[in-house]
Amino acid sequence: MARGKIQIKKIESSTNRQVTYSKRRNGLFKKAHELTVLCDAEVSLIMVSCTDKVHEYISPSITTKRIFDQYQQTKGIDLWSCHYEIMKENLENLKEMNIKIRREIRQRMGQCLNDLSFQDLQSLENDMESSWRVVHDRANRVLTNQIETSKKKVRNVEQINRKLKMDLGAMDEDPYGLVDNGGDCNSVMGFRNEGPCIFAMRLQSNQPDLHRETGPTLTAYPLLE
Amino acid sequence: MARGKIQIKKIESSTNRQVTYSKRRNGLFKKAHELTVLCDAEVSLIMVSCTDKVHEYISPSITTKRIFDQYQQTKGIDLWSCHYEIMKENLENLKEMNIKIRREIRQRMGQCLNDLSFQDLQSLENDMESSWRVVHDRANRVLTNQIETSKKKVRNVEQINRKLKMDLGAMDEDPYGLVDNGGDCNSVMGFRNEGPCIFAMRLQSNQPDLHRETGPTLTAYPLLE
DNA sequence: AACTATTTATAAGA
DNA sequence: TTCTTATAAATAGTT
Repeated sequence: MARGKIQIKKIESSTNRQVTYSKRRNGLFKKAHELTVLCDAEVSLIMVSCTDKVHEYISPSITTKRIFDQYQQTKGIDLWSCHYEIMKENLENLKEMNIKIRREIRQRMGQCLNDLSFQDLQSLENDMESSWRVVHDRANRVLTNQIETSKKKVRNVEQINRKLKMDLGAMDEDPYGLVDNGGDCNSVMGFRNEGPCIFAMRLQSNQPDLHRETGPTLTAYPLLE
Repeated sequence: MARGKIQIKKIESSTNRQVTYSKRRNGLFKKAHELTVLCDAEVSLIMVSCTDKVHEYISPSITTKRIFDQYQQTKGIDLWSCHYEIMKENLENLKEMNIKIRREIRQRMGQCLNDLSFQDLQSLENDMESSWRVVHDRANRVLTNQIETSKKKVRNVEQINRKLKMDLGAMDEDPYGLVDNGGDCNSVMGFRNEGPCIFAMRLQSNQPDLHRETGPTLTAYPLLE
């Protein structure tokens, strides 16, 4: 715009282009600032040179983030904001569900029963009893299976033993003979089924004992803040 | 800049300010575009007027989102991205915890017991039994209290009744007399304590029955995908 | 929105 | 890069 008119098209000379970029960039910044002051406006001006340098002007009254949020608001839910919104919603849902499940677990551990009506309490009690029975039955079955397996193993070894003895023929004594206890597992099972076997009610304690090992699956979950 | 120099300070006249805004905005856009073409640069120019109207220039070679991502990359992990990162982390943590507590509650409902060792199973069984006893005791206590309250009420009414009869003096018959059943609540309590009263094991079902009402606090939590 | 006197921006050269 | 300066562009005030 001086010493001769120029065409608005890419400046071929690289140095010339960079000089012009630098000069005009300053001009643009100055104008942007003047607009900010004169007209009480908010301006965000970001420029990336062809050498990938980034320069920015932002009105002092605002931040880049805020002007960008505003920009998006008017443009509809563009750019990353939809990502962000979905994430936020997800987070809230998960939090809520988490609180609900925690409350329910605590109730199933015998805590926080105050806000339950008698009906809820009764329903909970029944559910817990039937669930307990499932766990109990399963534990019994596992134990029975273990015993059966052991018994089979013992029988197997006995048979091999007998065979060996027969193969060895005449042998007066049997110093390593196994004593069969009859294979009755009722003594063990009876013990399991008998007493209520209450475990000191440690789950109702409100004071967490951090030094005590609580086992792999039974953790204490404090309520969220 | 023409017909007289001006001070760079807010234009007081509102109409004047708006006119100047409009003129200079166009000037800025033009310069931004010239810079884009002449110097092969990328420019993002967002302006918000004092009346909250948003105007934008963006170089044709780029999108607003891209120039913004680039801007942030050079500026470090600024603006919302840290927000976003924290949120992402939060979300992951919550998801993980959710999965854990879902597993726990399912186990407490008698489901998904396959991956438990016998020891875990036994520990769970004991915990469930003692917890059930707490709930059971509480339900009993609530019921007892209700019965006691009822009995007190009845006694109260009876007394008032007797007093009224005495006050009315000679009256041959008592057509409204209350019959005391002895106030024994053991018949009710005995029924509660007696049988195991198993509730059809509906919590072990893997097929959700959406039409069945499950009560206020006992929800089925499916595993996350 | 158009005009225009003036200021401002800046291209080319140093 | 910065300075200079002739000249193009932008624009404040007016119509």
